[in-house]
Amino acid sequence: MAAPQPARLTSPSREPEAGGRDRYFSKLVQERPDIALCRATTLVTRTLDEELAGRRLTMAQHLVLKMLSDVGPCSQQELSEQLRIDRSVMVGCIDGLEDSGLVRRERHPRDRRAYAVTLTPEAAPVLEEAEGGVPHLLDRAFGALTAAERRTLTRLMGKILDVG
Amino acid sequence: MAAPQPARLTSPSREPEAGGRDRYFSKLVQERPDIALCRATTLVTRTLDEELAGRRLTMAQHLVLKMLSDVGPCSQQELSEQLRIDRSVMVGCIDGLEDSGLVRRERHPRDRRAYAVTLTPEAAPVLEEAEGGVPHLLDRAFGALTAAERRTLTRLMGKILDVG
DNA sequence: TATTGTTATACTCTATAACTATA
DNA sequence: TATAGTTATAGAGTATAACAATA
Repeated sequence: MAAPQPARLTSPSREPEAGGRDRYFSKLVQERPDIALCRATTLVTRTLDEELAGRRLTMAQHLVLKMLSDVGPCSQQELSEQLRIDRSVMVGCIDGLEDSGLVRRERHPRDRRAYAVTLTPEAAPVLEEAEGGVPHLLDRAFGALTAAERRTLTRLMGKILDVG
Repeated sequence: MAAPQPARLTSPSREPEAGGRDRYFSKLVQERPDIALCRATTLVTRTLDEELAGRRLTMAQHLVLKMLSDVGPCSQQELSEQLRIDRSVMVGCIDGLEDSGLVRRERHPRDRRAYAVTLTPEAAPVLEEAEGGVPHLLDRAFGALTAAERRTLTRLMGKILDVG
């Protein structure tokens, strides 16, 4: 049986849409890497949001715990700079972690303007759980890419971000 | 003279930060392609916004004109689907183009629910100007990548988007 | 004078629901 | 009943400015 086709505004065309009005997106992303990048990120972000929905930490909170675990106590300013999260957003992020008992805002010993955001003992298992979920999250978001392609993607993004 | 260093919360460390509290972002994007992708897109989007600031068309309006020019009159629904722009956003996009006299909302001959969004003669030079700016725009956004790397990026984004 | 944390505001994107007119 | 266009609203993310405490 014929699949229900949406009405077409131009020639019904004998061939199966050989100009590609119904595949125009494909053409677009092949000639505009900027559009392709933005649309792909929208898709990846949606997958991430779904994946994080049932978990205890937001992505930002996860990254904060990870950085504190990796480098030790930090000021909110340092966390903001390195994680590329605005300091006005970082406030609420740390609020949530403090309410959950995962970090404490201690005073910086030599600069009383800044906090020394510090992990509590309760943070370790929560961070471990979040880290354990990362591979599955990446598999959902980048399932279409091989391991080598993911490494290539990482390298290209690194160049755009001017790191490494 | 010594550059003014921000106060550090942990060991002043003899080596130049060999754990990398000041380069943590670099470490992060190398192990998290999802974060790298999102941060790179933020950067690219900022460049695009700056580039488009002084121009007559928004990115969405540019893409609409381009698609109409490539495939002929379309319904707003078709434009929304192929350009991945929500139909509620497409309304204002077409409004702007109509106010500028670049498109007309004609009635679809066989479906009076839909419009046949149609280019006016005034559209051609405006589209041509916008298209002419694309290479420069891409050079600014992806200046860190070689031509081959841009093609690779396009291919990877295509796989994520499941096109091509 | 500059910086840290904080609050407030604004603007864009995205998502959703509802409504109308048509089919 | 389903779809096309429209409007309104709500939520994230980002950007900005201002303020108090401190340097």
